[in-house]
Amino acid sequence: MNMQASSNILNDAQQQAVTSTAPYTLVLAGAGSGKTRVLVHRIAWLIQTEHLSPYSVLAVTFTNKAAGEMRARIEKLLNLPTQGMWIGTFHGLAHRLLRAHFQEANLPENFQIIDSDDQQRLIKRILTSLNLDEKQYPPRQIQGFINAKKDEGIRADKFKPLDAHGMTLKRIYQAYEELCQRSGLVDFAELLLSAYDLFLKQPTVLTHYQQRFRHVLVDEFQDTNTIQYEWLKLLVGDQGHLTVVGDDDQSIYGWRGAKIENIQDFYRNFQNTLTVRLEENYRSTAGILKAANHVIANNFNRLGKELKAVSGQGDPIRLYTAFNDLDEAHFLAAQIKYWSGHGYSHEDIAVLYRSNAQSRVLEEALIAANIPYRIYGGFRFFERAEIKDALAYLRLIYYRQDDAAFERIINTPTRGIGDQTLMTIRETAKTHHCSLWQAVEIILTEKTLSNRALSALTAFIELIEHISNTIQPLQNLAEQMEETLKLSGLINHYRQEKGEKAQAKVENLEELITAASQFAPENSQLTPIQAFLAHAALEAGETQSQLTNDCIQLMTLHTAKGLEFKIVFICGLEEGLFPHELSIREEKKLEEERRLCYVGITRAREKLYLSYAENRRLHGKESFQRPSRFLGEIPASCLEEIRPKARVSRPVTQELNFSSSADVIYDGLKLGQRVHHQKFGYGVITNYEGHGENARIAVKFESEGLKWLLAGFAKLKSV
DNA sequence: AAGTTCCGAGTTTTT
DNA sequence: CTCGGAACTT
Repeated sequence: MNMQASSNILNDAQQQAVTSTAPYTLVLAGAGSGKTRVLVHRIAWLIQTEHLSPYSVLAVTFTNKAAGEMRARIEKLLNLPTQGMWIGTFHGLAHRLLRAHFQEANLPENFQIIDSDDQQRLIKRILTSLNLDEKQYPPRQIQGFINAKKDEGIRADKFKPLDAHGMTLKRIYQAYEELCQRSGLVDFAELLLSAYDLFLKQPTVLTHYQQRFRHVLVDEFQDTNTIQYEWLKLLVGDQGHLTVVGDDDQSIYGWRGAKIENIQDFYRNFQNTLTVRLEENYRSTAGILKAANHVIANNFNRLGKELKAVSGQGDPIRLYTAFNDLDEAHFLAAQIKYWSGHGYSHEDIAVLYRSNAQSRVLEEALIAANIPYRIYGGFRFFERAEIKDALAYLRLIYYRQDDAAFERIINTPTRGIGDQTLMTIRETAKTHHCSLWQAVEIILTEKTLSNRALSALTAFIELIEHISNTIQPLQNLAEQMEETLKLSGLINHYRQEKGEKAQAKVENLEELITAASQFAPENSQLTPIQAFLAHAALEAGETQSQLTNDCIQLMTLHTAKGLEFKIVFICGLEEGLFPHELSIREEKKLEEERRLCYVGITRAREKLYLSYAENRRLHGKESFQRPSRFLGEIPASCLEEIRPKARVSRPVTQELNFSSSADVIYDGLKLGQRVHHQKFGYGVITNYEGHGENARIAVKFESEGLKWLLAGFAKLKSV
């Protein structure tokens, strides 16, 4: 935590923002200027000094983490439980509204939230039923199209196609909307759109909330999309107060529908806006801030703001020109090794990169140097396939119309219901305009399938009914979960399978029971199962358990937003990589890349390392790289170039390694040597990287082919 | 229904 | 190169 956070004194600008009495307040909060502090103090001030009821406050964030932090900090500051105060994400609040007003929102009481994985499955199903080629209409693109339209508030019937392709997109969009409606499914974008429609079409509901929420406060306002902004406008109305906090220079989600214009034009849309700039930075040293200011100054479309340092000058920014990506990774590992022995712990250090593909080489270097690391991103708990399967059982038990859940588990674990049978079910559902579940019931009555398929389907229906009857009388959510896992055969399915993967899945499913037992629903208007399913959909959970202590943090620049580290490495500063190839041609996109660079630089508190490689292996090919234009935008006076001592280069060919070295890699192992491995059998060492127990050894096995093994772990025996 | 091979694509991600 | 999905076997 920085110095400011621990003190209760606010600087002038912060004070002005906290105590604004204007109807609309725009707080332009630079990186590290205490924006959450302002938001929290403002809410406290409204309640304590202005005697506003906590009941009249609505605070919106983008992530559950931010919402949780805000709630905790308000509670601490006010020393009161945040009773009645609505603090949550846009999606969470929309969900709450839709549950409370499901009828007015034209939704079934049991509507389910689907994630983008479910959404894509539904779209694929629609493409098949419309006889469309997935090559011509890639599901991912369709998904992007539908979500983009929803973000703009455009439903299928409002979409005006310009050509034949557009016509088809419209047909798909319409079919998708119908399917969701029929199955009681709501995707993420739909949560927002439905909440907006609810306000727009139900004036009584809108008036109720307008009268209740006198003060609406929004965090990270630069990330709002069209529909979120419109929803806010409706909610605030003529009488409400709106405080938005954000930083146009940190808008990096334009590609996801965020409209930077929302913050840029705010004062034009709202008369009587008080604009406050928070420019004092409590996070970084002066040198780092100077670099950040210079880089971002190259953007034209800005509200304008300059970070002012509170801390001293600090170390210069270090720049390393690597020979190639391997060299860059080795350099990073060496620097990290040095600093972690000189007063810094591993968790003080972060390595940031533009795209996930870059992490691989970095990981290998860190493994070789025996540095513990943690990668942010990737699959989260509730996104894992086996967890989603388990939850799909609950969903179907809970609401038989849920086609997404049905499709997921009809043959998971396998029970002899194959593609043919499923096709018939889909056809029947289509002709009868009913759910898949109902379609199966029709098929069973009319006996329109082979006896084998009919008995498999009967067994499935009976299974679901049986689970349903068994868990209904159970009071405890964890018991219900456990019974479902047992009776569905899901957990046994993985128990029978061998291998690490299956075992991890069993562990995850067991963890799901634990999660269910620890789950405490926030409001009691939902049944425990309903609340748990909503929780799973809206909060996908942590990427990894936080057990992994004291690790180097590896993440993309996007993921780093909102975080800070004492030492930051930004690597791969090369034209085509950062700024990315696909963003280089359009000015708007390039400016977003530059903002991303600004975000990256301002993550560093004490030390910042920048690096680029002159050669990099990209898409399997070696390519020459030019340094990023962003490097040129940093004043030379801030930079100190590091000269390489010994450069690490990629082995050009295997032969080179053979001829150049006959030395021992680890424990008497040499190149070309015949070895034996417990699991993989006999093989020959064909290549290696590094020495000692952390060396990575390539062994060509007789039966298993080429494998890279870690010398210390592999227990290779020379033969 | 599981294991194989072949092909093509290849930023950024939260809800 | 390296992953994932589709299409093809067994």
